Amino acid sequence: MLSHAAEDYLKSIYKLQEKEGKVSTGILAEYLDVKPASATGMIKKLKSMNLVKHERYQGVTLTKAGKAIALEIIRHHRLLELYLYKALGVPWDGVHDEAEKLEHVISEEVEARMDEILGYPTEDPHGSPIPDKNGVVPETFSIPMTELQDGQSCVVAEVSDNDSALLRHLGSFNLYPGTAFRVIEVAPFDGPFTIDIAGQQAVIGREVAKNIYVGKVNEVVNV
Amino acid sequence: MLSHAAEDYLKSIYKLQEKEGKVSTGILAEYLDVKPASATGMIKKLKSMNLVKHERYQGVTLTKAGKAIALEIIRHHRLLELYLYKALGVPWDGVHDEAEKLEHVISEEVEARMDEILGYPTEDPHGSPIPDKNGVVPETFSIPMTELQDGQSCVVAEVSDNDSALLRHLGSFNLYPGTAFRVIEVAPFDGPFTIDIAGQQAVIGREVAKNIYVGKVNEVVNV
DNA sequence: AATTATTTTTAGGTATAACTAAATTATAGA
DNA sequence: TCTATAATTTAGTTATACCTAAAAATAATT
Repeated sequence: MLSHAAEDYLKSIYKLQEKEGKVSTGILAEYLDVKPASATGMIKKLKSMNLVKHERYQGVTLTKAGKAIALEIIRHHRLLELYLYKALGVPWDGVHDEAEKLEHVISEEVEARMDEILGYPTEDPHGSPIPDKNGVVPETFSIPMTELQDGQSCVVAEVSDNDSALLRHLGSFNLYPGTAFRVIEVAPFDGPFTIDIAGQQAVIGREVAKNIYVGKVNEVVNV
Repeated sequence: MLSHAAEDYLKSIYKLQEKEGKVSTGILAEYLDVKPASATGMIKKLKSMNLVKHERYQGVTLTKAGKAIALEIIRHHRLLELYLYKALGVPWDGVHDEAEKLEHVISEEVEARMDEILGYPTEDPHGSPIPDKNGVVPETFSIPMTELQDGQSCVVAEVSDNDSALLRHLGSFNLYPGTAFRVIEVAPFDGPFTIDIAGQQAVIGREVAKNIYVGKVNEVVNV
């Protein structure tokens, strides 16, 4: 059996590995809000359990066994988020923190019941894919909003779930996964995005836009 | 903030205090399946937080603050049991262990949502009273089944929830809270109870009967 | 009242997971 | 190439929560 902390490390390594390939101790420590020395200690422990591969100064990667556990925790987290949102009416900016605690604790049995009740969903309330029981992650195709240009139309695919203030901010513009919008103008010198959401205009700063991923981009010629 | 272990100690002291008044270190340790020395250590810690009163060799009692926390945890536990049973279809012999883990982790907000969805219930699936938000425990009137005599009819009020094998055994006789039955015969010398449940006979040993509490006892004259 | 038995406490030790501070290794600039 | 900076690791400390074994205090028995 793994400790909650160990599970969090595996989950974080998986997420960071997605983007960056190998994960450095420093990045991992920063992500988890612990000191690098603490991360080194946990990496050692996980290595001794054959859950990660690690060469000093070269970063960590998950082994097959480590990845399986990471995906199991992520599945717990995302199914819980959706269940809390849909079945219990927890607001979408609150489900992350709650799921963060519950994910280490629920049984496979309860998870299976939630999965069934929800109709075997493939996405959580923030648009992130829910891995299935066998650790298969549904493929998603999306790009950061920061790559959009003037006049492009698209649909919100996924937003970061870990900052509840950000989520409330997005909610105030109705920027949920599935919401369509059009880029009116991208201000020069890495300035903010002015967008149109169902007739309402909104100004989205670059830092915020980094946390929004969009799919189905269509070029639209302006009049 | 309290550790999970500390919460478990408070909960256990509350339950033991119900029956016995003051709770000895040894009894508490046995109940929690830890060594007496461990109980002493935790009692010290809880005393320093003003959650329990304790005089060496005289046993522990909860303070007002300690009782409030104990009742909050018990409320979490029993609401969770009922929610798992009713909303998620977890079998009644499984809800205890699951609730035992979740009770330390769910937020007041999620609890409030469950409470509402369940219609502000006052009893868990084993017939135990659910304290309200303010720590008021619904009064219950029940006596151990071991006090019944030949010919008496009554209704199951409450059963112990912590032994899943026992619960499966009771389930096989349909002995759920609310089930009516009649005592056919009590064997002499502390022997087993032969009872009639909706026309089906069952033999219930004394050790099992100790875990069943009954209400609404009516004398019935046999033909 | 003295001895025995039980209960409780103290003392010392284990494991986990965090920390700080110092030492080591790697990388990049002069 | 050598040095300065940055990243990583090691070493040692702290806190929680449990343990065992032995000492101390209380209760029960003769």
